[in-house]
Amino acid sequence: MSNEKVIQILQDHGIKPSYQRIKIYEYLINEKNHPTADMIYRELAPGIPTLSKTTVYNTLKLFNSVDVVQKIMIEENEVRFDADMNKHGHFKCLGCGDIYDFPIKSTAIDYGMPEGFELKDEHIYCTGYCSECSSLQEKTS
Amino acid sequence: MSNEKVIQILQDHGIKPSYQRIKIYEYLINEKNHPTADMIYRELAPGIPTLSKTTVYNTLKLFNSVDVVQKIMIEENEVRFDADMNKHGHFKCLGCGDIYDFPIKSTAIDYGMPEGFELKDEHIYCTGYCSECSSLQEKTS
DNA sequence: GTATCTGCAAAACATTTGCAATTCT
DNA sequence: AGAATTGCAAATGTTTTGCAGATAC
Repeated sequence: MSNEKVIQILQDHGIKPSYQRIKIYEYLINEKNHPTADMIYRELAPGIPTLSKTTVYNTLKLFNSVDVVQKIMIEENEVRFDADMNKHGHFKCLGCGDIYDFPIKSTAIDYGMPEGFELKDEHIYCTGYCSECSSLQEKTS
Repeated sequence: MSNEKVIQILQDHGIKPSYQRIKIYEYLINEKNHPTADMIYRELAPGIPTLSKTTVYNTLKLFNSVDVVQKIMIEENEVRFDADMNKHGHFKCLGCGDIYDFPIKSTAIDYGMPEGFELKDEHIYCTGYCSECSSLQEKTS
């Protein structure tokens, strides 16, 4: 995604596009690797020598508060971030640790939510083994 | 649930039914309130003066490792526990903070998982407002 | 009597906070 | 200059670890 488009998206959500914010959003939208705050920091810090982890945390919190990124809480003690706000599920491979997106057929879910409940947010999380790690497992067992 | 049945369940999963383990499992299965480790500790400590938080953590980890309890990671920085291992979703009310179970119609979900992926675990988490908190909101707005 | 379980204290780790320095307009 | 943003250092809160004492069979 181009620099201009990133700036546009941030401004559309009322966020001033500072250098750090642009870089962090660019990273999320281009890499699509569902990083933790720490992973973002480690990736960007070499290119932005003054970058601090606090800024990464501040920025992610800001992004999340205006719904330009979502939090993925698929494993305890690590929050991951995703700039793809379209409806999809997340699968974490217990082998390689990667997180994969998967489609959710929109009509296919019926929550059976009780009367009067107001739904705000929904997440579908799965764990298991991706096709690569799955075949590795077979060989060793 | 009776003390005998609790002991039976723990033994069926290869867990020695110590006094602390029985109390913790009893609490989870009878209260069904999806507590954090800290909530369990605070509830049980008065009745078990020597109980330590370490034991609560150890016990929950043991229970989870043999699938007698599941972890609920619906909000960052708090893991909750549920002794109900039947398939169901979890809804956290952003007003009162309570977690509600809801049914998942079993045929209603189609993950569209890629070829060769091995599914181990799946969770559906929702947030929003329960009927009580939802009507309170309307009044104040 | 030996293996297991428990619990204290300290450590580890991710995230937040207070505040001063920097940047932007 | 004035307001917002950044970043350092310290604090916070939860979970883990090391190890010694207690317990169970």
